Amino acid sequence: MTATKVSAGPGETSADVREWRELLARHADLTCALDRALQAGHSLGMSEYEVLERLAELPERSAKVATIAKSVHLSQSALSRVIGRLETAGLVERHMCPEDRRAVNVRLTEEGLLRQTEAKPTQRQVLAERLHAPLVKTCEPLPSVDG
Amino acid sequence: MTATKVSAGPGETSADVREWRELLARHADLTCALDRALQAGHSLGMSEYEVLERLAELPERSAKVATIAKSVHLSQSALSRVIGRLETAGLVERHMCPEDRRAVNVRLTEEGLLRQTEAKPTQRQVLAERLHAPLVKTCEPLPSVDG
DNA sequence: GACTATTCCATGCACATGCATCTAATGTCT
DNA sequence: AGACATTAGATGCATGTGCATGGAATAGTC
Repeated sequence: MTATKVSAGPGETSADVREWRELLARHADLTCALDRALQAGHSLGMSEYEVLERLAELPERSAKVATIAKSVHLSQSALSRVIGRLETAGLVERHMCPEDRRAVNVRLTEEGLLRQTEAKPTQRQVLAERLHAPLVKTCEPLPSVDG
Repeated sequence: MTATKVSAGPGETSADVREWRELLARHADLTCALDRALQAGHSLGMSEYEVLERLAELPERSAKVATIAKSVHLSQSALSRVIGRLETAGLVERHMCPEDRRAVNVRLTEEGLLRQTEAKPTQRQVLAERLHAPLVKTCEPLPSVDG
């Protein structure tokens, strides 16, 4: 029944909380760095890159929106808009799905594949540099020095 | 020079990328669950709770905005607004700092402390349940089945 | 003391996201 | 076939966030 020690002593921080804060810090650091690097170097947001990458991994370079949604951490509406932006930028194309005319197939264009290929090393570099680097922001409690 | 193997073979996903996707998935899951639980049970967003918690950890229950900023992953402007919301809700008070009149001291009110104390078990519970639970969203590549 | 640079916080603005909702297409009954 | 439920995806709206900026107080320089 997953019996877990829930409370730590007063003043202490539980192991869960420490781990959670570390996760938050790592995520913030990487998200920020990745977004900046991708934006500066390739005019892509993190979400945009994420979608391009998933499509690029497929041999056919196309998938239904609902399928992409399963691997990306975005709401359905947000994903719809990301695809909209990518389409406007000419990186993907939307095509009606013949066998289910409600569904939409999203296909990577040549330019989209190119962009993703260009951006990939940038992403890998940031990951290699920061994924295991020591965290800057302290996960420890605040110092008691302010009034 | 941190010489790192940057590329994996074609079709493979590098260890860094796998780890990064897992981090993303874990973060999304926890963020979503925590936000819902805190909102539903205590009318608090995650950022709001985070600030309350940091203040509650201090014996004096007050700190300068700049100090809080060091431990919370928000831009300075976002933090300012979070504090604004908390103040409106009566959970913290803003006071001018006597020795540096640019700075603002944020102090937890009694009600603020109460709310944090009430919300804490909720947060711990979610962490205990999901921090190490198996991930639902697959981090694996998309299936090649769509047209 | 006057002047500039810096720091602290708040705010206007743009934008990405989630929720609720809408339309269209499909599936499921009888 | 007709009626209802379900699913796919787009969009209006509210909100939270970051960037750039502004105003005030402090620190540093001459």
